[in-house]
Amino acid sequence: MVTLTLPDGAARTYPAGVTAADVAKDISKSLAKAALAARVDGELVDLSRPIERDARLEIVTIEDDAALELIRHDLAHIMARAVQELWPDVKVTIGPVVEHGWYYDFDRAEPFTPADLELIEKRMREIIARRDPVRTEVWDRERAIRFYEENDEPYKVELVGMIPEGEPIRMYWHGDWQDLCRGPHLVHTGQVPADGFKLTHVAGAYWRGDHRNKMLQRIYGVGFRSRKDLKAYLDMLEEAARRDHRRLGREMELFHMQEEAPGMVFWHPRGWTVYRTLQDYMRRRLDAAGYKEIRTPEVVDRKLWEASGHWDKYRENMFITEIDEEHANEKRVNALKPMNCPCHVQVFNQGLKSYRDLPLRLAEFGSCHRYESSGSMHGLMRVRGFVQDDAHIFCTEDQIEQETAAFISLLGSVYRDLGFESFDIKFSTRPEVRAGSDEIWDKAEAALEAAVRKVTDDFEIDPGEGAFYGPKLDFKLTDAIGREWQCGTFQCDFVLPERLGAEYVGADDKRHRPVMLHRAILGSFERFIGILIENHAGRFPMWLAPVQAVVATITSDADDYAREVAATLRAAGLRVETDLRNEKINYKVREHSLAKTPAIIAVGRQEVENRAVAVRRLGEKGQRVMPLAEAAAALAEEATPPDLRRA
RNA sequence: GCCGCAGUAGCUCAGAGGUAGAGCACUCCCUUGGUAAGGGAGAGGUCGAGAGUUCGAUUCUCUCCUGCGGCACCA
Repeated sequence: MVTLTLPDGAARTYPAGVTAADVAKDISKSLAKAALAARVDGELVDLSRPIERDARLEIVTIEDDAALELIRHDLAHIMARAVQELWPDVKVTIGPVVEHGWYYDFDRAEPFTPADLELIEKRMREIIARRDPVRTEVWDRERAIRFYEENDEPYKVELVGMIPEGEPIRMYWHGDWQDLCRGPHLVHTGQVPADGFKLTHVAGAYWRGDHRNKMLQRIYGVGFRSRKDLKAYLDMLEEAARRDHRRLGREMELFHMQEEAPGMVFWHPRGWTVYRTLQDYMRRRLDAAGYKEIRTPEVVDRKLWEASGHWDKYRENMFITEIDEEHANEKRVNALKPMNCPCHVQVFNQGLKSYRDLPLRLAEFGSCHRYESSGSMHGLMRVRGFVQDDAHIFCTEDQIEQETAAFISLLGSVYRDLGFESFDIKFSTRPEVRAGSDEIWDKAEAALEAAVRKVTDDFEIDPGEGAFYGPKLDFKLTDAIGREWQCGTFQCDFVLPERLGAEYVGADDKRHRPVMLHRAILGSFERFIGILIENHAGRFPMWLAPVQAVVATITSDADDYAREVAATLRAAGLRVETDLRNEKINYKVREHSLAKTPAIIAVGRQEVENRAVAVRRLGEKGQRVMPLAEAAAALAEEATPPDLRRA
């Protein structure tokens, strides 16, 4: 007999080998019907799994957090079944659950078309309506391999071979369709909400994620508990599409890109205003935090890249320049810098440094170029030419902790100023293959951890994910619609100072290697502006908005006054434009609202007479009439960058 | 880089083996209108680039470029 403890604390006794399905049936008919799977001592298992020992037992129903995963997992199988019913010669591979849904990779000679997806979706609904029972058996390896060889499923043969010794090889059947799977699964296909899923798209994906392997076809689907949840998700996707920075960038005339310079940005006046405003802000923050700004060359002889190690490891990502042979009076191969660090070491190396000079924080809005692979570029988010808010802190090992803590504090303050309230920290520790002694790794990891813990205990450790040259912290912020973006980074480096011969004279009058801390807060201005655009859906806070106010006339009688209003606001430090066109105020309001101008200032005969303005704020319906001086003061206050407002 | 899809006016898109069309935007004219599109007229395209098939290609075929969705990559 086994004793099963239910979540409400009740204990029930059953013969050993009882299943959760039996228990659910025993408790109530409705529970038996609603049961999807079970949790035995916290482990999610099939309802049909025999229970041999005393355990805590929970019956999982659709309300349970785990239900979504179960549903999506079954949807993956149902989809694979539908595909093989429609095209029996398609080979199945793997089909895991991912965020919002699942995918399944297939090997098929012809590409799946959008029409195929509709066919598959239809067949899936049929399979759900069939209420095919799900059953499972544990097989031994030889039998499973033989089975898949006989059924001509080579990928499954490979998968069976990869299952570690001692782990059960679990075979599942949905009706008469079979798949290898860790489980657990629902009781029958009818438990999947038939109107809660949708196949979204097809994409190529390498077998086992390795680009040397065959490219398979991956069909993605999203699945939820109900039609309502599905719709909410699809609405969210639409919202994300509305916020797409590539679209807003064009509509708001911020920037463009064209095929003569793939991955490079042409910044337009408005976009460049945002860029400059952000850069000016960062410059003030770095100045205040004790950084010294420098500027280093963008085109540098390969010799330096050889010395730094980039030529060896990263050459395929570097733009290499050669002077046209006919005109060259010297034979040199240069590279556009992909990173600023080697150049910063050159600045450090000028003149003998003392321990009294440390920590030396060298900052540069460094213009970098990386030859990113064609398929990886994406709007402003992944480009080939970009500017980092880069800096390198040269310090002693003993200074790592205080510098780390100061950096995290600066980063948090910057993120808050830019409208991101929270961020996550990931701490990557020493990898297998690494440079530097264990002593120095111990010291650096301990310093980073101690510094992080001063701020929060809530961080993720990624063991072995550090760079070969040192441990690192990555900072991820969350945007207004819940997406995460990795922006900030902080990396200890014991290697580059060595390679490039950086040293300082210590208090002991001997020469020492400084530690180099690579760090960035925004990452790249290009990408960060992309994130800002999407986060604000184009509605920048006043201080970042390219045009902060438009003075629009109602009739041409107010033209002179409108110019005066604009001049007054400009004198108050605002970025102002006038709209004196022969158009109705409705038209102007609509246009400037769509352009996401934070303040529309309408002036007509009444305003001229009263020396007033009618201010309409973006997103609000009405307007407020107020004296010009008052409006200028209020808008100027709001347009002040957050750091200057504090000062 | 790989798989799939796409590229036609500034933008969004329609179209067909016989050298192109809509809406919005743009220019001009009329309209001076009080908070999200007033009316009229006009201009605008080497149909991504190159090659091939054809009497004829923007349309069919191939190659390339760029973009999009993923995969791989991201020091």
